[in-house]
Amino acid sequence: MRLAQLSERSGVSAATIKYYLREGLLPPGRQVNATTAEYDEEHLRRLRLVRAMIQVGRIPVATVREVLGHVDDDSLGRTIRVGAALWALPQVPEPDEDDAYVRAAHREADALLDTLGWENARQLTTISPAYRRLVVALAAFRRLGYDWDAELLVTRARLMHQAAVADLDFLETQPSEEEKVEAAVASAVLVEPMLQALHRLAQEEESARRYGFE
Amino acid sequence: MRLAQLSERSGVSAATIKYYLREGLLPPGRQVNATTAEYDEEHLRRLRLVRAMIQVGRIPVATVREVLGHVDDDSLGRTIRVGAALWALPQVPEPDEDDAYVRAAHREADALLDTLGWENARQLTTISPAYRRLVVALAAFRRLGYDWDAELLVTRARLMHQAAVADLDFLETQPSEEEKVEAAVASAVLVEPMLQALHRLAQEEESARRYGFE
DNA sequence: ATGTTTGGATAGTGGCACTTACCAAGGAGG
DNA sequence: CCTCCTTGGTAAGTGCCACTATCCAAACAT
Repeated sequence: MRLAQLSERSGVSAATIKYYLREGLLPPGRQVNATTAEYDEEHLRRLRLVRAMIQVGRIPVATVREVLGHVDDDSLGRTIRVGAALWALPQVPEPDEDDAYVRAAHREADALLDTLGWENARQLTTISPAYRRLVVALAAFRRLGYDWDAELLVTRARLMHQAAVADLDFLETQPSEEEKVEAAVASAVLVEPMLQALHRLAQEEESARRYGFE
Repeated sequence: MRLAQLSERSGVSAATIKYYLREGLLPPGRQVNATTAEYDEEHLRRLRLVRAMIQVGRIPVATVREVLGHVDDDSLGRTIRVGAALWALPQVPEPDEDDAYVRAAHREADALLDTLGWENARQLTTISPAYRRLVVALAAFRRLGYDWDAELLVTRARLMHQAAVADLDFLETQPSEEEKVEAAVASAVLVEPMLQALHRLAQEEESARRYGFE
């Protein structure tokens, strides 16, 4: 398959594919001669993953490169590879540790993990980007003056844990190691927008049930 | 309060506040004379909301302006205002209706809503941005070649519905109409990153439980 | 032999979220 | 009164990012 065909089958413009090649998001094709390169189904698959990450997941190009680097690093075991890939994903503004709201959010998040008995996550609080993202969101909420009891947070966390269990069960159904790693990335990138859409739809549904359309 | 103090109390640079004023994200202060304006607590509150939307929620400035326009439009009833504000939020790439994956995703999404009995949401499929977001994510998944049974989707939707019920219950606790509308926006913008962080943390926890840290 | 297609390199584009530099009008101190 | 600093407002500039347009020479197609 030549670049033009890759473009046609993926719906991505040739110029953009060249850009991705340059940026290292796609491995180079098999060079036939100075002006021709051959691409295969694997390239098409990778290109679709890249597009999904960038367009649906809104991941910056530099981050996509980093994530794919981990995905392809077969010197590592699967768990590590998945972990490394997922940890490269989040686009987290660093919480400002001097801010009182941020410090309070840290305490709240730690208490939450203790209540849930998430002992593994508890050990990751200094390094996990997801933990930092949680802290940033909690701090922003408090800064706006909203208050709620801890139970609300626990309930939501339990819901998300159920979702995570379903995700990992789904991962297990993937046949090969390669595919498991890739599916983990696709899950993180695509399941989250999906959950968000379902959440928003559910709000619309529930809101209409309670208050009608008016 | 003068602009400099507003800047100090919010942690937002004076130049950025001037930018927000220019862009209409903040109402102008009470003009004292040609070179002095007075701002109040309401401005500070609004500024914090704007910051949360932009930094935590990653909402583009133009969208924030539109959302706040709906929030402040007191010619409308609450439900409508909330709806309008939330519908302005999502940054959805329009699904390409000519794409076979997109059409299949439409069918899948419709079937899901039928199964769930979300009759209100079912009526909104032509207009709801959340529905379109769901379709885009489903199509991307299928395009990557992943398959799952419909039950998985239903389970996730039920989880998000529970979360949505909790959200609306929380909204009810807000004392005034004004605050309910604002809280709805803050919820949409901040709860979703929070859920996402909890989801990722839950995945890390569950993954460590199953496979250890290695 | 000639026109077209190829992949690759370079530079440019448009959008966005700020930031910088500047300005005239006020007010404060002498 | 005069000088000097501060104020809010405006216009232009910055840096980043995801492309995209333009060239180019080598290779194929006829």
